[in-house]
Amino acid sequence: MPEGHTIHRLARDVRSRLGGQQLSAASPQGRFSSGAALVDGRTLHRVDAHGKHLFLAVDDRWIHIHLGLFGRVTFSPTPASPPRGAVRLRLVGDDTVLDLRGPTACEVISPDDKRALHARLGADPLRRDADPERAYERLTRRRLPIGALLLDQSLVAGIGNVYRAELLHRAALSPHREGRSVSAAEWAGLWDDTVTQLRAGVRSGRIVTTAREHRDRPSGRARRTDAHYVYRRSGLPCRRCGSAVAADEMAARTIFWCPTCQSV
DNA sequence: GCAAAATGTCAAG
DNA sequence: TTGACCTTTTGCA
Repeated sequence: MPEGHTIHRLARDVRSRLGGQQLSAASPQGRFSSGAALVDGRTLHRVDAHGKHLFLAVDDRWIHIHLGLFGRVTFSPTPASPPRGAVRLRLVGDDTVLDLRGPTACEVISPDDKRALHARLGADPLRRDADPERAYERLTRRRLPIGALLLDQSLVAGIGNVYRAELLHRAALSPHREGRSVSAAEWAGLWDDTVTQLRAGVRSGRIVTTAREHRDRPSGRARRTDAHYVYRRSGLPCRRCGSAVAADEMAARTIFWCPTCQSV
């Protein structure tokens, strides 16, 4: 389930479970054997996240991980049991085993490589050093629709297909609005809500964007199907107004929106 | 047993 | 713009 909130939550978990420990590293599946050999026996002294990228500092190098669409990390207690499935990387610390499966990227990089990666990533709503004004300046120079721009990781780092649809709905902005027509006030509202929503996502480990009164159950605890206003609800009622949710391709992904709540 | 889908990105044309 | 790639899970024979 990897959007930015997943990665920051993962960073927190890796830090608390394996931080400061000497690791043994291996690639049971074999595709990261040389990288694992480089970090085997070294100490994990820092963990960093930017957008959907995770960085683990082992002495003078970094392990760079990007989960992509399918990647997953699981933790289990020591002693390590035989790996199940295609485990790209296994890290074993004092009492925790980390297994990484299916990432788009898992590589050992230098500090310079890491700087270069940060340089091509945009404002991360979950980082203190985020610069939303700079993101806005760049946004307003573009003719592309806001729905496409929100997925551009060099503008805002960490938003994925679920948050894109839900944040635009919460802001009452049509995904088709051109970036350059978005006002400073609209952007400020969208950014603030993005920070709020992603932080909630880190806390809960889930993407729940609906307000309590829009969820089906009065308990307020969202079921899987209650969690979104429009995402993956094509043809179903918008959870705020009841109009049929529309869907289209935008930036090579399916965008969902409510034509009533989100007028152009 | 096999196809399809899933919260993503990049390189080739 | 399209296709390739990463892996697991689900649903339908």
